Amino acid sequence: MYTISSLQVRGRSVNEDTRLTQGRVTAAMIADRANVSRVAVSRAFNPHTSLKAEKRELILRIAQELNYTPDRAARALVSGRSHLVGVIVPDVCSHWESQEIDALTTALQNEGFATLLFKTRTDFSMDEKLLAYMRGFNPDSVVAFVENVKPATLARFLDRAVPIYVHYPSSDEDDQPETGPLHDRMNVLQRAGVEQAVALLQGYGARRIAYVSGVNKSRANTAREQMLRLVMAERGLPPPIIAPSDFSYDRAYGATLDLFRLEGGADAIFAANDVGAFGVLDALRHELGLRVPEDVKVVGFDDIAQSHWKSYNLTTVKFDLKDRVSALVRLILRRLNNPDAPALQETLQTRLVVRGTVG
Amino acid sequence: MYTISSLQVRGRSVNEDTRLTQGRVTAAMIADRANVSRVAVSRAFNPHTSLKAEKRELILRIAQELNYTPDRAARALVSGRSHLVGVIVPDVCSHWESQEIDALTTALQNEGFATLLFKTRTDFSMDEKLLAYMRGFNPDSVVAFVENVKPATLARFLDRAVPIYVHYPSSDEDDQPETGPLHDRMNVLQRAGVEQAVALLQGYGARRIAYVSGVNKSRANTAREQMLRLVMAERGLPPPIIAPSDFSYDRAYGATLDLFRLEGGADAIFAANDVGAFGVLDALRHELGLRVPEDVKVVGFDDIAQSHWKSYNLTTVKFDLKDRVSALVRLILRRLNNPDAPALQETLQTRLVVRGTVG
DNA sequence: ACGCGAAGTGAAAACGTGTTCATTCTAACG
DNA sequence: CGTTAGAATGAACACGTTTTCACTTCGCGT
Repeated sequence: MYTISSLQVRGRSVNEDTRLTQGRVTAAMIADRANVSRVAVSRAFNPHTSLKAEKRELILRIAQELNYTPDRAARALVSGRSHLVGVIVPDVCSHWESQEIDALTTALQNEGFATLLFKTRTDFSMDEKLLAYMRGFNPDSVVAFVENVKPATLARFLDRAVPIYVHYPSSDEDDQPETGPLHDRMNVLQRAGVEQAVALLQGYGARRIAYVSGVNKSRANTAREQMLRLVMAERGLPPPIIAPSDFSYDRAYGATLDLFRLEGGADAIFAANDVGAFGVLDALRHELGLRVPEDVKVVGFDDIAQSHWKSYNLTTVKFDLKDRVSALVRLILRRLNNPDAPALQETLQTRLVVRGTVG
Repeated sequence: MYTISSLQVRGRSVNEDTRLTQGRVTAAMIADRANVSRVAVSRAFNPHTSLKAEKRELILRIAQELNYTPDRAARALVSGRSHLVGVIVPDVCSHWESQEIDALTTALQNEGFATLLFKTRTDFSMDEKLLAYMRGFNPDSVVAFVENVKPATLARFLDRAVPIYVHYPSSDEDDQPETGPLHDRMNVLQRAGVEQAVALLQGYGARRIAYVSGVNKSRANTAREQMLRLVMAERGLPPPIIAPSDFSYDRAYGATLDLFRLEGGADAIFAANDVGAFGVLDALRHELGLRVPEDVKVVGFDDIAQSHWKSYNLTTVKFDLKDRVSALVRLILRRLNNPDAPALQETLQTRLVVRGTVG
């Protein structure tokens, strides 16, 4: 129900209660108390404006006493900058995403921005209604964790906002996806980590390797599967057995049961993400009665905080979260400070973290 | 670095780039295309205003074609309503909190609001700088997951916003905390769940019961510890052994080691939250070589999604998340629609969910 | 045909801020 | 002392919307 009509204010009309605009401390009040013009107050809060230093200090001091800060709504109206960054997620609870939101919020907060959170459907689709709804809040930039929306669609709905696009090249050559000419991009290079993982598994003699997938057609899933397929082919291994899943614990659990009961099992299992790997591990150990790593080896993707918990102790392909978030914030700020710069790129590497589920 | 001066815009001055205010679709354009006045467009988006039905439809149709939605900043400026709800958390990744944020965001989105996320320090302190920073964004309401801030402080910094206060009565009589006269409140009644848990443990013969705590002096932790102490006393059990922790997996893990290596162990362990219980379980099983539930029984608090995962399969005191979030949203909306109503209350019950870590 | 309350309409003011532009002040230099 | 470039200043306008208020139109009963 985020149709246009839901922008309508429920119940009584908006300004019926006049107390709302009553208690506000405005720049004019500060100006009075400091015996300066209202413009001076504005300048005191904006650097790179000429204002006598002592005057600026006086104003800031009085402002602090009166708990005054410039109204963001008014500021946004005239400047066209809301200092809000929209974040779209299918599921805040997903461990990787919640950790990324956490770090992103901290970083943005340090730069004078705030995180505006929106939820879309968990099937990774992002409908235009949500985009229109979000646009109503005028975010300066948008980070979409939902990956099957075309950059062009994003751009059409976010006239002023700067979308940041996360790209997973499926092979090293695939460096020019359909992002259009002017989209900032973060490239997540997965080859290194996947190669290390496959080499390790092969070293332990694994040949039948399965892939418990993520949400079908999501970019992260497709890229991981293709990279795995590529690396395995290069090393002379048969193609991976695909066990369809959706990044969730429960479906990965079920997919693992099917894999062993209907498909003949595997020597090793790649899960599309760590949470899925937990489901795989629990299915193997607690329902199929198999030992890890003795009978089956398991590798995940992400290296979320839970992966070092003793019950799982997962070997996994690590995406450095801090690197990723600081790259994102760098992209956002550079674009906001320089709207006409050519498309920017950041690149993120991966590597294998070896724990107890292999060898 | 969210001091007042951080409200200053970094780098170049705000409106240097004039393209920013260029591409906007305004009410005036819609008015032109529809051959009506600009006021009519405004009315079309506000119910309970008189406007001929066919005119309203025409305007909404054209607006949809042009992807127009009323500018929230302008709307906020005049109405004093931002349609933003501030949410303060120490850690987005905490499972319980991320699940609550997720549900809250969905509910608010359905009501035409959006979630504005802020992070505070993980020691549960909430400093005034953060409050001032958040207030700059003019949230209509604030949900603070951080619990050791006095409602009076919250109110002082949020002149227009409506704070929602979450209260954990430590006993059934403690019904009037220091929330001041005019604060909406959600009471979380923990007695029922704790009584069921203690009865169950006692039924299995447990006498030495330990409590692996949450963050010291946080309200949730204090309330849980006191309720446990009360119920155990009523049932003739010795007071719980306190193992100091902070809601985290790692500290709960360490606290459990200390409990058994230095303090003589226990028959059963209450953890202040589910994540802590996971740490307890892993320490018992993977480092101390004890069996659960045969040697030690474990109970958690919250019933987060991970608690049914096979590796933990935790018996826990459940707070119904959907009930909790809909109560929160109910409080927020009722207060916003009726600012002068007397203090509102919602009450939340708990109950025990029995799984594999007891009996 | 008349009267009258209700519904519909648009001009103008308001919300709180940032920016432009013309003017005044300051300081450094010849 | 006179000149001048640059800093400092404030009046007026702009941002896009909602609300007020005075005005017009509509519908209906007599």
